[in-house]
Amino acid sequence: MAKPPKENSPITEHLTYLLAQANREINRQLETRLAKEGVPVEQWRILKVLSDGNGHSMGELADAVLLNHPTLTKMIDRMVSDALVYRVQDPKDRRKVLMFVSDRGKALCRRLNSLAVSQEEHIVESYGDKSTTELKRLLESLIGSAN
Amino acid sequence: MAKPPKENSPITEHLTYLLAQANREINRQLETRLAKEGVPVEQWRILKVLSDGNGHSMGELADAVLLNHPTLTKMIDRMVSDALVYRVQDPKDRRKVLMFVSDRGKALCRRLNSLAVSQEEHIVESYGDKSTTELKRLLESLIGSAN
DNA sequence: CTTCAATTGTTGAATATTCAATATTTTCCC
DNA sequence: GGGAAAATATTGAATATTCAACAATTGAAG
Repeated sequence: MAKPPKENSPITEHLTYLLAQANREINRQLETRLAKEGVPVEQWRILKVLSDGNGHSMGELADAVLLNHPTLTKMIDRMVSDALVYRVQDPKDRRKVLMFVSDRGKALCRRLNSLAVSQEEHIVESYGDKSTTELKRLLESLIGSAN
Repeated sequence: MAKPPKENSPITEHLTYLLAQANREINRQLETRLAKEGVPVEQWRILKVLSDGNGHSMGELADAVLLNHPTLTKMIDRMVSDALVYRVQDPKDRRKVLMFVSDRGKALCRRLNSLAVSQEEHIVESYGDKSTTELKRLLESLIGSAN
């Protein structure tokens, strides 16, 4: 049983392809659900990370929500306009900006969390409890080993 | 052991997030390797799908390589300019366009395959043979259950 | 047969992302 | 302390992606 694909194997046997496909599929599902609130997936991630109440710098946040710095800056601009989050200059290090959620953002985040959890319940239902847990474990481990 | 995350769980416990993170990571690695040939990951996918020698319509291809139709059209335009692929009108159904790889495209595809396989070998090395196989199996199953 | 709906692919405008350059502040080192 | 290098965030131009509209062809219904 050969583990890595051969050079002429179909693309569907490559890990990178399977990850892309699964990610695309699941992300689409979530996107569809969050559309009810008119919010892209990335904004849910941002709100969720910020809802620990602590201020997060743009760099931290970019890493956490899987966005490049300039992309994040522009998305935050929109969210500030929508009064979902706000910027505060970090007093300890004035190069940094600390991001916080507003009350409006918190309320929205709660509604989004509910939609996201319901999606995941739906996945667990059709995909199975055991598989989901195991898949998560393997993904975490892959992410850990990829550094 | 609760399977779906609670509404206040950290985002890192969501399947959708783990998939996005893993995909981003692995895709970056591959991107870096393919940069040696100056080719984006999507073009490798296209070349690989087309290298079965059969003509593929744009719709088929878009599904197979995980791209939207207009995005694919424009990427194919570039690849045609680079003489990697070419279009043929489908004689059976003149709405369709059949895509084929050129010899130049085939040669490039071979070099890209080698880079991709070497990446996957590297993953198997650090992540483990068993884990890789199992992860692939679970991803396939997830994709299958998501329809 | 003919008309109307559905399928397929492309285009152009609007939007979003990325890359390189910039400004600001901090850190380091002499 | 003073000046060079590093870290942080933003900006603007270049690039890429997406959405909606379109053109062409086929299928289907009457």
